[in-house]
Order: sequence, then C-alpha cells, then structure tokens
Amino acid sequence: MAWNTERTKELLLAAATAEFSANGLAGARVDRIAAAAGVNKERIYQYFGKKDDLFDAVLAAEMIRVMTEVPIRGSGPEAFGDYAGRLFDRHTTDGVLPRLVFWEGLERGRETVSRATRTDHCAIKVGQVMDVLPGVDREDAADLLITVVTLCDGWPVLPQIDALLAGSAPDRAVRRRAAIVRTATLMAGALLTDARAKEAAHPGV
Amino acid sequence: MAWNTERTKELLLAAATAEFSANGLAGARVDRIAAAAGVNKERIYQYFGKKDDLFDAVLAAEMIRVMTEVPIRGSGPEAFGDYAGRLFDRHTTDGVLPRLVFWEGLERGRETVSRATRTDHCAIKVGQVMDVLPGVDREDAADLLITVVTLCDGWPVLPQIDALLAGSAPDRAVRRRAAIVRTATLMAGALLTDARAKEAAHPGV
DNA sequence: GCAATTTCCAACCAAGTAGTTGCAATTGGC
DNA sequence: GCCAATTGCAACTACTTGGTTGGAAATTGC
Repeated sequence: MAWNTERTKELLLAAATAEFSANGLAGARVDRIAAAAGVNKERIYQYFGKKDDLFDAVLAAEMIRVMTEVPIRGSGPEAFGDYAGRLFDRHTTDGVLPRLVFWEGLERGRETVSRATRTDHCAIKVGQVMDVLPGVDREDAADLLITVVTLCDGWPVLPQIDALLAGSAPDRAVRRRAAIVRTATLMAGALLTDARAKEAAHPGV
Repeated sequence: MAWNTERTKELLLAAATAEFSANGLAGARVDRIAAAAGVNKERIYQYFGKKDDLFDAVLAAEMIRVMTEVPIRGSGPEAFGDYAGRLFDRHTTDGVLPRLVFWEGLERGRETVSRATRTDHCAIKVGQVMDVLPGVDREDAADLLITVVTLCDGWPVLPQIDALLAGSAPDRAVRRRAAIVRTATLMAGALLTDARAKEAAHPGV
C-alpha cells in the first residue's frame, strides 16, 4: 500500500469529507479521519498541514464536484428553475456540501472563511446565471443565485422545519422541491421582465 | 446576590444563549457560561440539568422571543412581504436565533431535535400565514413559511456568499432584504391566485 | 439574631484532544 | 537484491472538557 502518495491523499480527503460533514470543523476528530481512511495520522499533517487546512481542501474539492455535476444550462426562467431543481436533488441525495458550507459559516468568523466559498467559485456561477437570463445585471443575478442556493442548501440542514409538511419524508422532499423550483422560476421571470422594461425605457449600449 | 433564584436563572440563560449562539452545542463551554453569568458552575446542573437541556431551554426561549417580537399581521401578499422584511431585520441586527437553529440542525440528528423547533411553535406561525392569505391551504402556507424562514435565517449564517454582492456590508444587507421581501410578496401573491382559481373551479364548502 | 437555603470556592476525576516523535516495516525503481 | 522514500505503530506531551463533591460564606424570612 505504500509508495502511492496520490491514493493516500484521496483516501484521506474522502474520509475527511465524511467526518467534517458529520461533525463540523471543531467536532471532527483527526484520529477518526485517519482510522476511516485506513491511513496513519501523521500523513494528514504531512500532506495537508493542520486540521483547518484539511477542511479547506475538503470544502474546495466538494464545491468543484457539485459545480461540475450540476451545471447551469439552457436559457430562460424555466431553465433556471430546472437548475434549482437539480441542485435540490443533488443536495437531497447527498447533503455533504450544504453541511460543510453551514459549518463553515457558523464556526468561522467572517474574515477566516475559506477562499473557496468566499468568491472564487461562486462568482463563476453568477456569470452562468447571467448567461441563462440575458439582460439581467450582475447584482440581480447574484441575488437570485443566493436565494436559490440558500433554499437548496438549507433544506438538508434543517431537519426541524420539514416537520411542518405532511406525509412521508420522500413526499415532503417532493413538495419542497416543487416549491423551490417554482420560486426560482418565478423570480427569474420577474428579473427578466425588469431587465427588458429597463432596456426599453433607456436603450443602452 | 444570593436568594434570588429567578434572577440567577435569567443570568445563566442569557449567558448560555450567547455562548451557544457563538459556539454551538458541542463547542459551548459550561465554564464560560458560568463565568459570563457571574454564577457558579453547579447552578447550571442544579437548575437546567445537563448541557443539552440548557440548550433546549435557550432555544425555546429565543423562539418565543422572536415570535412575539415579529408578529404576522395584516392581510394580503404585501402584508406577508412586510413580515418577511421585519423578520430579516430582526435576524440581521441579532443573529442569535438563526445560529441556534442551524447549530441544532447540524449537530443533532433528525430524531433528537428539540420539541421547540420541531413543530410546537412553528405550527402556530403556519396558522398565522393562513390568516394573512385567506384561502391558501395549510400545506401551501407551510411551504411559503419555510421559504421565508430559510431565506431570513440563512443570511446571518452564511457570511461567505454575501461576498457575491457589491458595496459595504450595510448596502449588501439592504439589497438582500429587498430581494427577500420581493420573493415573499411574489410567492404569496402566486399562492393566493392559485387558491382563488381553485375555489372558482370547485366552489367548496 | 436564628435557621434554612442558596451560593461561592476550589479542587477533583476520568476521558478525550491536536499534534509530535522515534523506529521498524514496507514498497517501488533500478 | 539494494537503496531511498513512504508508511504503520505506539507512545507521549501538554491541555481541555463535562460533571461532581465537600465545606464555608452569604442571604433572607421571621
């Protein structure tokens, strides 16, 4: 098993992802990560530095994974609503990223937040939203994206409030999904209408 | 200072609220709570039982406080949008409740979630939403409430994504507030239209 | 002032923590 | 088969935690 350093890193990253997702930054146990990976504890410090750095690596990797698995494509409000639905599905079947993001938001101060979540990756998504909804400016696109991401990410992290909905757990998820898709579509449509009205009033460049 | 047990409990509850909000359930330190309250550690175990029970007490008290401070009143989609705005303001000036709710969602399993957040208090709010939007059924009202609560609570807990918005911190909050109010109003209006259409098609009881 | 209760103080316990170290065993390239 | 790098093992350090305990001091109703 030795000599394959890449494999060792992957094992550690996968184990760390599960551990951090379940227990957060402070709650995660380095010993558990090493044990789950079937790798020795010192490898973590050797390859990733301190616990905090390992968390950063986990978060960045998971963001990239979700961003590539759930692309924004097509055009128009319905296309954006479709994106919202796919993001919801992704987070409902695997709530790892939402949990990591909320752990970070709660445990870290505004200044110590990782670069990955701060803008680097998110800004790309804003650009994609602008592509789907031509005419909508960057600020409005950011607002819309924040709304949808908050709704999709919040669901797997708030087991309390889903008790407000009736039926079985799958039923509740289906209901919630429909509500989010509708919200996304409606808001996207409203922003598009705004943009066209503004363009008609002040024919821009 | 002795002999006033009620005062002692209040001091402990206030200190515990700040500590749990900042550090979560596992991250909170009993010693710090006692020190901040200027009260001895054993009082906590005497009055509230274990750490977990103290957290429950804190969460329930904070929910009741916010529910009474931010009532749902008036009628129509704009009234509901106004509620969303006031809830956002409340959470932006004091993010304690959102933090407590998300800490609980992350740290506790679906089954061990406190009674306070599970349905007891939330169900009351659903009823109030139905009053503001007459004709909307309980399920739709719950959907709408979940959407607004998720958006308002998510904002103070996700310092990462607000970097997507431009301008100073207050500016970003103003923008976000407007976006949430608009979403709430629009969705409330849509649900109301649905309800009236359904009523017209199948004149009910 | 007296008695009952509440509180403070300080130490204590068993358990668990991140991070380090020295050494032997394993592995792959050659 | 040899050598150099990687890894497992196990112990260790210095520290922190929730929760408990025993006795002395402070407070209030009467």
